[in-house]
Amino acid sequence: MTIMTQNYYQDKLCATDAPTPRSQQDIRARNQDRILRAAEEEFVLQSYRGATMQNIANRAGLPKANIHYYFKNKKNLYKVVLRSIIQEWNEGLVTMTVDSDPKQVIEKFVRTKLHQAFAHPNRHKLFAVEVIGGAPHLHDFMSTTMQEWALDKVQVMKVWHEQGKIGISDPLHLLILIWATTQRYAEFESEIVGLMQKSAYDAEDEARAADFLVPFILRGCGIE
Amino acid sequence: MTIMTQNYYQDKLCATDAPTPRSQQDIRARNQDRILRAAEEEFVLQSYRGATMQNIANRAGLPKANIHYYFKNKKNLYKVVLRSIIQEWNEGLVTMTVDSDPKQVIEKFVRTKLHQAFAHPNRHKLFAVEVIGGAPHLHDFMSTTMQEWALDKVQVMKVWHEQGKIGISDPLHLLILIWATTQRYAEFESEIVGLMQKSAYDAEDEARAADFLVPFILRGCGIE
DNA sequence: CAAAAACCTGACCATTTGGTCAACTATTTT
DNA sequence: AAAATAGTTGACCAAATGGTCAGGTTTTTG
Repeated sequence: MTIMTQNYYQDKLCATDAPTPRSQQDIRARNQDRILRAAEEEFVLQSYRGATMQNIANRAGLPKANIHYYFKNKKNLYKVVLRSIIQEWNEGLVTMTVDSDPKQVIEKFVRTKLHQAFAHPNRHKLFAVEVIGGAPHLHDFMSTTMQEWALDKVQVMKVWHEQGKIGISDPLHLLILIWATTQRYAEFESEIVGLMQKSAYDAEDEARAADFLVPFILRGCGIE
Repeated sequence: MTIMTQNYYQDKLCATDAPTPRSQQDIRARNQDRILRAAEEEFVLQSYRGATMQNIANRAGLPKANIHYYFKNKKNLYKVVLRSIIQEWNEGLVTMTVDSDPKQVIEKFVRTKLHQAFAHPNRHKLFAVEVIGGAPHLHDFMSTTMQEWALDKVQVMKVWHEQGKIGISDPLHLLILIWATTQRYAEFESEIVGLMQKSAYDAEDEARAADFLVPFILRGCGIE
């Protein structure tokens, strides 16, 4: 009977990662990834102040001192996590010009956001908690990148309206509505899953949400 | 030159309350109210673990030990705050039966929820943070009262659909959408206010949101 | 294969924070 | 007016927590 050496990696709460690392580079990449995933979960569940370095360490299956070895301190770790959120946001940008076809653009926008919501619910939850708390760590991003993008799209949609392509005269509210309805599936996962009387989303829930949302929003916009 | 006695009440961050209390009953009511409002703010801004009893005390303009005099401990204080949220939720219930007029009911529902969102944004923020974090303190409410109400309304709306009164075959998603779009104005206040390029909502913003949302949702439902 | 560099971690510390308490003042009751 | 009850509060404590560090092991480099 083989006696297994006690090691941290048995009790880690996070999922899959590469088999066994060879080089130090691999170790570094693997551990940082583990820590970031653990931190994402912990920060969502407990929010910044409630999350403890010890809990993150346990989740990652590493001793606490090791977390500090890779990430200077708690604040820094949090910043890195937030950065991955902003990056995903940037990847979800849809090109939208005066000459685009509103129906196509809006549909693609909704589907993209919805897909992101189902793919990375934790990131959306974390983002939401930040904004709800006044976005203290996201202030820069919110008042520059995000705002410029949004106001530009609002301008485009205003032109669409003047051209009679959409029935929305106040497109900022449309933008807010699309964000609200798509991100909701991530943010309120626990509530929605409960209402659906299951314990987690299944593979078809994203499609079902899209099948409801896309036509609903297009009708709301007076398209079709 | 008059020398003013130093007192706590000068630096409190919370707003108005009755002039000066006379009886002990008044004192009790006034202090509890102060503390609850301070707690609501602090819990929203910092979330449960981040909020400190000391900060709540400062906000309320009372010494920390006084908070413990009125509320056993932090957890208890939090529960009381949550209770006020649930109470408001219950007040927003709309009667909706198979024989109701969908247009009227949906419009009233949207307007009520929207009004609550603009009237008590902090409560909605706190509720949202709770749900995002998995609703650990609201589990009972979510899986009983809330769920029963929601599933009942879903049934009603399914009948409406069969009767051809609305074009929505999956009403749970409609419910999610209405909650998402109305509550959003409270939860994401800081973001939306920024996008509107002002520092706070003005008196007409609720009406503007309603003017956008109500027709949009009715069109989405295929009504009119 | 030896030196250097990178990685690992138990033990420790300073600070923060929820909570207590005893002594005090103000109000209400008898 | 005195006894009882309610409200007030500074000072204190134990536990939790972010962060450090010295001495260790493993991997890479020359």
